[in-house]
Amino acid sequence: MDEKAGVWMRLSDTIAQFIKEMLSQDELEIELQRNDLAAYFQCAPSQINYVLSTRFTPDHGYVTESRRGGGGCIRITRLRKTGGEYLRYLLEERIGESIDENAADIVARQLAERQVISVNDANLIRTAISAQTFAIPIPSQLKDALRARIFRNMLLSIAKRDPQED
Amino acid sequence: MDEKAGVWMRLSDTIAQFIKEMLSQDELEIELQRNDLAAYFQCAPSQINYVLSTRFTPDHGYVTESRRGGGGCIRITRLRKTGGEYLRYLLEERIGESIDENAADIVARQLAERQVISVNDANLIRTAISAQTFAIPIPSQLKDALRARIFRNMLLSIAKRDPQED
DNA sequence: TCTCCTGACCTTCTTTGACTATCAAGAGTA
DNA sequence: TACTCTTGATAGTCAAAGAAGGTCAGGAGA
Repeated sequence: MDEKAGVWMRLSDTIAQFIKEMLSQDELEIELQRNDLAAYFQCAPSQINYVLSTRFTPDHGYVTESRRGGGGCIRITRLRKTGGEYLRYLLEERIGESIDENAADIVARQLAERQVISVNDANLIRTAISAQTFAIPIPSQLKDALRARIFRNMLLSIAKRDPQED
Repeated sequence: MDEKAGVWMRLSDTIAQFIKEMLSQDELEIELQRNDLAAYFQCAPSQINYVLSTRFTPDHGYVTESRRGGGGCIRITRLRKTGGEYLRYLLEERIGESIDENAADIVARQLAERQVISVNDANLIRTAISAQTFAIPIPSQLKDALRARIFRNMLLSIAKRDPQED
């Protein structure tokens, strides 16, 4: 059953493959229920979180969101392939966990110049992470960390868009 | 996460949708009886209150009034404000110097729903001010203040960009 | 060692029911 | 007639239970 190239796959790999198959048929995103999936594979619900956090991160080209409470669910979105490598480089190398105002502004401009994102989107990012926005008394270390998070998540949000809706 | 009709909605979402459909047919306001609605959906009457208080607040673009006693009823009114008016209200009053994550997210969605800004722009704002972005150890007071600054500046940036309804 | 997997405990959102507050209309009374 | 009083029909509030998903430490394997 769970075989690949003659080797037994791990449960996590089986679940990951299952999810990827659901996402592979033209679907950009799917919604599923953690408990259902866990029941289907007869594993602990937290195993699903493990799979998601190790195999469906932005670095892998996916973004996940979720809702708790009755009727809650998990949504997994596949990022557009276009610029996938570059996006990964940006997130991991350029932005990382912390970036100062100057560097961030330069990167945002470059993104627009290279037409990776639109000028409007770049300007929105620049606004969100601008010195003016951060003109509030908190340690600059925290500012840089927060700036990186904002930048990172906004880029992911853009990458997540359905190309048809551009 | 965005609601998505289709899959499987919670009772509260179904009721909310039902009410919105009643309001969408040119009606600016409707009057209904709590018990009737509860009976129609076979739920506890207080569920109606839950729906109203979580999905029909002024931030959501609605105002509700009610009368108790025999022949009592609940009146739900859809707010009407032009884009410019609404923007001014948001910048000067609603967002102000501080706004929490939940309210900010609702307001950002509302902006798109009223077509004051595009869905993409709304999503970028929502991302920038999301709980995920702010998942960093700083006092929530500071988070709310920073969130307000980001929200305000992004809105201004968008408004400056396309002066469509001024 | 590193990855996988689980279970105990936590947070968030929904649903329900018991109890409370209010109103309108009819009954009773001066 | 005018003024209570009573009663039934509504709606509101709140706390607890229910229904998801999240986190984390630690054991189990490879």
